[in-house]
Amino acid sequence: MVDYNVNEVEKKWQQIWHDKKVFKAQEDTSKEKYYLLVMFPYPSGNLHMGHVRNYSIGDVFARFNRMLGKNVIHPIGWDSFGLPAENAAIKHNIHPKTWTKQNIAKMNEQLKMLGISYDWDREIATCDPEYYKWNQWFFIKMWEKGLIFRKTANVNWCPSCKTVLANEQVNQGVCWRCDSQVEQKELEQWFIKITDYADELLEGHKELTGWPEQVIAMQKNWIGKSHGAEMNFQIADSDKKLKIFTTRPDTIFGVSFMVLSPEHSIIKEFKNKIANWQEVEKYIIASASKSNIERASSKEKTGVKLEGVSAINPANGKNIPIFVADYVLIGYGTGAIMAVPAHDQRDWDFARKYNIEITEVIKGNNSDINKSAYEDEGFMVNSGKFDGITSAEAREQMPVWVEENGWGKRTTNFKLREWLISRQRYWGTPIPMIHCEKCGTVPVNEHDLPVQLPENIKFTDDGKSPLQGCEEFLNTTCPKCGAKATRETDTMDTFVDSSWYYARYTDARNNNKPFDSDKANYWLPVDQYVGGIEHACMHLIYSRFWHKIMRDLGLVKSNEPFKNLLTQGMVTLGGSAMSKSKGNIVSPDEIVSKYGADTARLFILFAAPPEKQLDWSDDGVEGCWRFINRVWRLQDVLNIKSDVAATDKSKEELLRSMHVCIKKVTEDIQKEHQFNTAISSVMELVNVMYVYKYHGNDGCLSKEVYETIVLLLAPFTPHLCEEIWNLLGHKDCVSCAKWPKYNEQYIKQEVIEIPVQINGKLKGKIAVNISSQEQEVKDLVLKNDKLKNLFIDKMIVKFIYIQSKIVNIVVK
RNA sequence: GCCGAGAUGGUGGAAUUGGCAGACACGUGAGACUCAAAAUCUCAAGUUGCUCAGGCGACGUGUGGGUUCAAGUCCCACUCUCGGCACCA
Repeated sequence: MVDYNVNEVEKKWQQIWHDKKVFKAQEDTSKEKYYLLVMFPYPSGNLHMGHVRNYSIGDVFARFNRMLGKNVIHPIGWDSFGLPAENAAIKHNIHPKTWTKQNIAKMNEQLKMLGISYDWDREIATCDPEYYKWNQWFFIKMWEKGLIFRKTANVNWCPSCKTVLANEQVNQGVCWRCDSQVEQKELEQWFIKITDYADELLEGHKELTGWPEQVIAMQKNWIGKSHGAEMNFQIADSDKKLKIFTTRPDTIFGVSFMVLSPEHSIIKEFKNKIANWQEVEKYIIASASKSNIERASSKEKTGVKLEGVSAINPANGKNIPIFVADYVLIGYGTGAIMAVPAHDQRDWDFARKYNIEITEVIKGNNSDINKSAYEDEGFMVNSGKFDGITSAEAREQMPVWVEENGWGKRTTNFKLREWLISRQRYWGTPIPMIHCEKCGTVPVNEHDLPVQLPENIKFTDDGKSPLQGCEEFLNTTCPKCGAKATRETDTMDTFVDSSWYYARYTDARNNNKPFDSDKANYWLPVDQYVGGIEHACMHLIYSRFWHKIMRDLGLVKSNEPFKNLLTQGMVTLGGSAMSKSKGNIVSPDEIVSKYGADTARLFILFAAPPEKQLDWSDDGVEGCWRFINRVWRLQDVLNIKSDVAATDKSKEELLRSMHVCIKKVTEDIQKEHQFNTAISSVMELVNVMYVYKYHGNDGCLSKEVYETIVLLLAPFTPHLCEEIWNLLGHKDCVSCAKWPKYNEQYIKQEVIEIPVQINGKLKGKIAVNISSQEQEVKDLVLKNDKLKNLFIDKMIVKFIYIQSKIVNIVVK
């Protein structure tokens, strides 16, 4: 027979799929819909193995469900705004749009070579005005609903380049362009009130039964709802009060100092009273150059005492010192804490270092506050009238007491911060707002959308947003009064683009609306979303939030966008993530041109289960290529005329193997998403076929098994399977064929072999009837020639038989 | 630092969720085919000690404890690796 010509075959079927529009999705209420979504790529210019993994996993779901008879939508697009395009513009003197479009064209070709079953008619790119127009439309809708506001926030600022830097552009506190020390600078920024939905985002987790628990856990912690109290501490010799948030109002008698974050505004108010102002100011400046992560992860906590200022603990009237320390963050709570060193390890460390009193207020069984903080439950001590009650009781009673005394009130707090969506950059969606001297800040009229990014701009290497100097963009008129006005030059965070793209896919060419609600409601929610675990918090919270906004605007009916989520593991190289910033990228091109897309897909699906990290190695690809050829050559096996007639027994065995395999593959894809074991069980069936040929061939049965193998492999290696399916005489695509069904009747076995252990160690095996009861099995074991000698001079203490699983005999 | 994962032969991984550890592959070795090689097909193999060569035994799932007739799986305490930490996407 002819060798498998992989390149020719793959091209041929990709053309047929394209010409016949095999994967085009259309609304059809007579069929069950299935929306398979993969996280759309950033067009970096090169497809990498992480993409191949993502889209191969997605394609298995899409093709499998298509074969189950569902109406599948499987779209793709480009997350095409972002920082790298601007970097390329500066570095290679190319317009961000040109660079992006070139990359899309190239990656489009790479993607098509993989033979993923996309509906290409729905392709989108977020940098197209037809797309980002609707970002602006949503922005205005949210502005109207009062969900958009402005306030100042700190940004990374390079004093030398005079520009805002992304976190990625700051390396160990210095600017990546000029190595200057990066500062924190306060700038007016645009925010979306995501916290209005914080409770609903938490509540919504209950609906997400098809999400991995670890992702839910991460989101819960990210949103970080905590119950506690807001309390005011009087600053001694002044009329000012210091507001703090605590989750432990029960420990108020143990407060022996206060800590302010370096950004806290009250510090400057007391500048004249602070005796060591110079030292304090120096500390504040130093911490401004540190990132939050650096501040939180430093082993040794640092701080400076505000000399000359102190606070009063309302519970016991004690005068307590105030510190400024960068382990307290301005973004959480009120940016100030009451420190209880006896019952919080961070406070304990700090108190030890600065020699502050540690007052125990909860006594536990083995608590020793001289050794470490005691953070568990116990009985109250040193707490006035609350002494003797449990800490759990104190948590109920003391906040009430605090409220009665007017020191504070019970409240809830979230770690989730308002979504800062403005960026001082060019390559993003322009924020559709206009600044008018008379009318203030006004939204652009809806019919004037989109506010187009001007293309005639200059990029300089100072990193400044080119919009700020672009007169034709800046100058406009006020939509309200018609007077001369200027446009907002900030653009949107690219997370906006990716927050609703899944809905745009349902009606990707709509020019009048973001999408038609009927179409969106037919396809949504997404039945299976596949993407990297690194998006567990940010992207997956933002898009859940956006979905609820769309629901409240009456655009969609569902509460949640993604019904089931599969978080694929990273593809790493040498243990660390492949990423454009690290430059350790393996290009799939080489593998595809040498072995074909099927091999690349098969290897990546076979090498590890989808959720686990996969460290790339070239070993093993060859083996998958061999397997593909082995399947191809099964055509020969069909034609072997054996001298020996197939026995009923061997036929029965083969038939059983086939049904076992169908069951295993179906369940592995559907329930466990274990594609690696699904593939290995098909490998086993192929091995059985090869052995079977020596036991006498039966053309009819062999063909049935072969067709089954081809159907089972179709979601993994579609090109190969189309070709064989065609050669076996089928007119229609295997992509649209029916998924095989298994029959339990062929799988059942009457007699099975089970292990026999003595004192937990394997000593032999015994054949039992699956319905045998303990006594029957015991008799069998005791009569067994090989086994009975093992307890001739022993006493049987216990005989354990687990039905159709194992025998364990405890002897002395 | 905080939050979330992970660790099983020389390698990637499997193990019906407490019941035969190492399926299926890679790599390795042997055999068949061949003048020969490649390809292909078949077989072998966790480590290790005895061995009459058929076997018999010990040790084995990151480390140290525990529960159980039985632990990769459950509990406690650690170590290391990876992901995220809000302007990379």
